[in-house]
Amino acid sequence: MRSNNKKEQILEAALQVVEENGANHLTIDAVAAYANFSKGGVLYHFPSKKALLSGMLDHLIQANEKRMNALDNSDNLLSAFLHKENQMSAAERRASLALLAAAAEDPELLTPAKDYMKRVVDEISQSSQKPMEALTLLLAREGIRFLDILEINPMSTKQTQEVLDQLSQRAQEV
Amino acid sequence: MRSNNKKEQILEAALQVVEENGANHLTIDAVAAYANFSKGGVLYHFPSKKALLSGMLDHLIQANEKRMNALDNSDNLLSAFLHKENQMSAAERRASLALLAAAAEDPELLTPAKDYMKRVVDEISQSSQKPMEALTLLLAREGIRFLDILEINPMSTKQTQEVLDQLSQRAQEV
DNA sequence: TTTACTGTACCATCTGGACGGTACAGTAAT
DNA sequence: ATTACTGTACCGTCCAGATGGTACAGTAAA
Repeated sequence: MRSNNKKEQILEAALQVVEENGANHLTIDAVAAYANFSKGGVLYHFPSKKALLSGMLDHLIQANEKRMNALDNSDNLLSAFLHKENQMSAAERRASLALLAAAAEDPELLTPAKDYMKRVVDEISQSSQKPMEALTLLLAREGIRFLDILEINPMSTKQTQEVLDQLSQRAQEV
Repeated sequence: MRSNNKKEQILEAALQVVEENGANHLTIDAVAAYANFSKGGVLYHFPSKKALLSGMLDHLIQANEKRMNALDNSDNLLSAFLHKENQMSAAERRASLALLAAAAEDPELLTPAKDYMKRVVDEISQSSQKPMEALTLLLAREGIRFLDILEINPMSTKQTQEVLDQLSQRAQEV
């Protein structure tokens, strides 16, 4: 579908705006400019700013859900999950900015994200013999994600990688 | 000093606005209304919106720094840190919303927060015999903090408390 | 001890720009 | 003929920041 492609272009542009200017400066005008659309064009696909933010969030959640469903079965779930996370591209990582943008506009928009988080937490803790340890590792991974989203991760790329590797390693034993 | 007190009233009101309306709706007018000030009164203390956000962030960092300096020396650092975190009041916890508000307005405002995070990470990993494990526990604690800030923590209060307890317990062995 | 002045702490009002959203006429591909 | 836009024009509202005050406490020279 052509339309789907165009929607993704718009969503991608929206993420760029948030990344470069901060969530407050996510405006329909700015998204249109970044996506090389007219304002009317953006509003054709997303009839309001909230619809756009919901779209960003949906897109993020669906990508994550798809990734979860494609996990390697031979590993334990947490281990496979962390491994897949480590392979994510920069573009996929950036998609998490949707959380920031939605939180800034209206915290209620995050309800689907909370539901998704619940599924992940439940699945991972239920799939483990040591649920608490599994949860700890998952939460550490989320901690890094949020530090990256806010651009306040004080660790070097190398140090971050070491921690990520450590998490993966420990995950094999839970 | 009277003035200091008034400034804190304004900062407290600003946090309330962010909590109730989202970071995008943090306006000087809204802060003035919540603090029972006129707009001019708020601008007298914080001459611009960015100054207000910096003030919020400074306040958060100073409170954290103060807490760090007051840690119990008999424990190991991480253990004492986590213990103190668990004792925080709701108001102290809410102060973390400054991170969200600053990130939404201008990510560069977060530089001092990143510096502070670096000090914490360095101190805690250097004080431990198992730095990687200590870092993991610290990051898990931060993960919970951010889930709470965004109001997407899917765990029940009880479950969260269990994880927090688990972190404290493990911290004693690093 | 009155008078003149200074600095602090505000308040009310205004302006200019940004932004969300609407409306609609036109275009070009399918 | 329908779908998917573009472009322009416009409206109402919100908002940061500037401006020009007021109130008042302190201070210190006359």
